Amino acid sequence: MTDDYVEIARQGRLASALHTAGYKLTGPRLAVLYVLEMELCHASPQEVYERGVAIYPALGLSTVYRTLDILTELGLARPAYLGDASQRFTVHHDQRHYHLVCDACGAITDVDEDRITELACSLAAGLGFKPRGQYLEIYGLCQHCQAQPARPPVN
Amino acid sequence: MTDDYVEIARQGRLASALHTAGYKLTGPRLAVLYVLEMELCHASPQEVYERGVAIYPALGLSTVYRTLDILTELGLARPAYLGDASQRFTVHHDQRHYHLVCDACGAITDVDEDRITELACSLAAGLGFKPRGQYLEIYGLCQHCQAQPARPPVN
DNA sequence: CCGGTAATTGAAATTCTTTCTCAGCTAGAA
DNA sequence: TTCTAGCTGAGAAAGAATTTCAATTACCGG
Repeated sequence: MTDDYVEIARQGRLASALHTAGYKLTGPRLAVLYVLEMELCHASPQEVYERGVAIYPALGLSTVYRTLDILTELGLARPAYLGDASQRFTVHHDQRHYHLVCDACGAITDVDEDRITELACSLAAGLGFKPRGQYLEIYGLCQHCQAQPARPPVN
Repeated sequence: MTDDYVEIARQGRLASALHTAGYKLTGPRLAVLYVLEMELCHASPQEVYERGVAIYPALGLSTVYRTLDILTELGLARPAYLGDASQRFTVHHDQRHYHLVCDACGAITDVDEDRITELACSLAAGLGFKPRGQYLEIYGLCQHCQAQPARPPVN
């Protein structure tokens, strides 16, 4: 495990946005961005921290929270409750976050659908609301868990 | 302030659902349901508690959490992050929760739009997903805050 | 390439939120 | 009215998030 993550993260979309906004690209910060971009799109701060420590051992939990806050402020992440048991989760994407969340196994599937975006925007416009982003979550049963009546599969 | 809340809450949609599911309709529980139904559609447990105590002084915070859990389990409420500063919030409605959330003042506007429901359902169906409910949040600036460049209005 | 400085850092303390425990109480069926 | 499973509040405990602070560091300008 070398320091490749620095170069990889530095070239990423998130790092670029932070830099543009005037934030410094430090080692710990890049480790967090690397985790979010390459490993975990949807994760709790704790999970991000655990993965981050594997990359940058001195990483502190505070830095994870701080970085997630910055990303949220820049509109690159957002807090959400995904599924039942999960605590505070954060996700990232452009300005659209569309998810299918399985009630049984907790699996999260990303969906990208322009029609929803259009519909939501026209809806907001009709009410004089200026949208910055949007979040759609459909919860229910994934294909796997519909077949399997009792026990959840993986997670 | 009499005990009218008992009769009012007892006749509500939430109380009826709890009763059908076999839960007892107790004083503390009805106070929470009253608050949720008549006063606060979108609220943190703490806020529900504060209002609830005004109605039923002996109310405990545990009961608020427990009642919100039951409502969530029955699909009548759901946890969500609404806006920036807010902590864990819960909302209630049938199975559809569509919100416009203002980034500046935190105002939450409910939206009811069949087209979104249809679109989301057809989307899910195409992926073999069986939807139980859905949640859409559009965040941005409300009409008021677009005009007012600096300071948020009420809250 | 180097120095200065304001931003950033991790650890620890703190605060806030949520869950658990338990002995007493109560709604509602019989 | 009686009985009992379910419900209660208080306090303790666990868990999550934020704050503080002295030490460190990215990176701009020279």
